[in-house]
Amino acid sequence: MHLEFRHLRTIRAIHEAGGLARAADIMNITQSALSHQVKGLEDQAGVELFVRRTKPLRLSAAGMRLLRLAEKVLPEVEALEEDFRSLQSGETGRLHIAIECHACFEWLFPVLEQFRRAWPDVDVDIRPGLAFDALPALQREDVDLVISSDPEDLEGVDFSPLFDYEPVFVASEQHPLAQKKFIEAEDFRDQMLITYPVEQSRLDVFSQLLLPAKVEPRGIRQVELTAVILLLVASGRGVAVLPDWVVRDVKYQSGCMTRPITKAGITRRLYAATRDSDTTKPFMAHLLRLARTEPVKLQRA
Amino acid sequence: MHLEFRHLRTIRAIHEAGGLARAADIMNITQSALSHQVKGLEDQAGVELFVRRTKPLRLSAAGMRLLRLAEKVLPEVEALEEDFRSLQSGETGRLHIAIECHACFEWLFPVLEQFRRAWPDVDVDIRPGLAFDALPALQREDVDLVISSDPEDLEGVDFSPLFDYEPVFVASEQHPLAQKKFIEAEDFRDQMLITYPVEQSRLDVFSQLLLPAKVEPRGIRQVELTAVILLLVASGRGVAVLPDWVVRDVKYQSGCMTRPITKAGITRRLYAATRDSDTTKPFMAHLLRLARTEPVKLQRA
DNA sequence: CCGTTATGTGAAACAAATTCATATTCTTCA
DNA sequence: TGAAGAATATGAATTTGTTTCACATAACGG
Repeated sequence: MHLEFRHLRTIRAIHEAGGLARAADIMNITQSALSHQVKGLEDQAGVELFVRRTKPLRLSAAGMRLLRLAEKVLPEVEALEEDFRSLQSGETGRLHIAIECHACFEWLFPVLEQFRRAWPDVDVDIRPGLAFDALPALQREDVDLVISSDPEDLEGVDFSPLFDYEPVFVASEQHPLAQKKFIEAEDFRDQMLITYPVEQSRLDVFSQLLLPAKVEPRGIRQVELTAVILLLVASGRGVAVLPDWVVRDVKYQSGCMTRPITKAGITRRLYAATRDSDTTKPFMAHLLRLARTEPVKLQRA
Repeated sequence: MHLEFRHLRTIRAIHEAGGLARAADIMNITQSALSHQVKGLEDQAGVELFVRRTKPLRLSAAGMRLLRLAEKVLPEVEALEEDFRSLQSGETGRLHIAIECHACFEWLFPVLEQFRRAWPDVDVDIRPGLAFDALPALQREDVDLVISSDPEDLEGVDFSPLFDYEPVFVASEQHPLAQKKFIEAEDFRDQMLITYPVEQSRLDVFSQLLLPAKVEPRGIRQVELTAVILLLVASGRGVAVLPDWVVRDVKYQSGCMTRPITKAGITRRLYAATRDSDTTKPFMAHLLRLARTEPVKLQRA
């Protein structure tokens, strides 16, 4: 029966205005157009929408039914249009994040907490299960932000540097390697290494140290949570390599000691990858700024 | 931004079909039309609805928002269309009733009870406050059925005869007039007459007897409920004239006696007034049939 | 009963959606 | 990597539908 929004607006206007002529005025079209419209709709629907016996045209029972639909549906549409408007102006949006590095939760949560206060209408979420191929997911718009320390030159993707960190060796205070001033690849040969459960290429120990040196540790144990890793390390069940920001946090340090990796230490840089169409959006720019500055503050605290 | 139902259907189809080409097939239009449509909508709304990076076109965040609107709104519209269809075929409709005669409730309720079982989707109601000018209300479509005993020749209104009844005189068994075989106008001169609270022209006693004979009773007392009238009559506080179907009902008769009015008795006919456009609707025809036959059965019971 | 006000109607003007034909882009498979 | 094929995009023509214009018709108040 080819109902259109136009018809809903018309019904509502006629009802509110109490007559064709006035409704036409409100809608900025001629009274004739409305007459044609109503007639067309009545023909198609096969029901009388108005009582024509009376002069100031009133809604019939069927007309009332239609009016009820109009009053339910039109506000929904107006809400959507409002949403789209604010989406255009960048007050609103989606911020689904994929993290390649588990330890990032430590600084990301406080950052997001602060972000949410500033942009309550942005849909923030952390998507699990995208540790690998996070960048394709970014291109596919499955996520909107990827935290990574391996920038690539990808079409349509910007990598914004966030901050530098140092992967450090962590072991129990009683551990023999506590004697050394710094740790080298060879030192891992006899160790049980505790890591996050992701592929080796995503782990700084491997990509920066063990793989180039072709050293394999005695064993590898994969553990999900940072706190658990530190617990195991403190009780001498293994050693780990974690970003400095994790181990600097006092509450985890009891029973552990840290050493630089190689004499000079390793410095790594964290990046935020975003689609270039998003990078300049106000809320995204704000998040990037927070992610650059807040973690540094946290470390000092 | 000129959103139309077409667009909602399109979004839904594309989502379901998982691509333009297939969606176009479902909707029986060309793929080109859909492409134009989507583009037009995106231009107007100023947001990207689809992720074009990937080949089998997927909905973007904004597209999902629109899809959610579509999935909320379209079923509502389809429900309305279904309503209108059944309204056309006459399975559904409105039956708002105005009664000119108070006593009619006695037989009308049982009739409506039966009717509702047969036509559960018809919106049945009895509109109060229309005792007078019920017929204009019928023409104005404020009500759909008027019960009346005074047919008029009105444009667009049908009067269907229902059944005959006899207004009878009711008084206490101890009342002096109980001596008479029948009651005449003059007999009312010394009586307190109890009536329903409506204008005299709508009361059979007046229209059929007292007004023509120019007799006024000693006093008039207006009472709303039939049961109360009979109570007052039985206790000798006055006399009344009621349709035979009311007083034949055994449970009210204790302490009352009835006499015909005039030697021959008066016979009146009840009519159902309906708009001619409604008269032939299945549910209306059914109600009229019930109203013709059921009250007669009730009296015999 | 007549002027006023409100609604209905047909033809023309206008606007918009769809189609047709074809181009472009992406994917797949050799 | 290059070619075939699939999916989407685009421009111009066509068709469809909506609106306007001008006028007819109907109801209402005095």
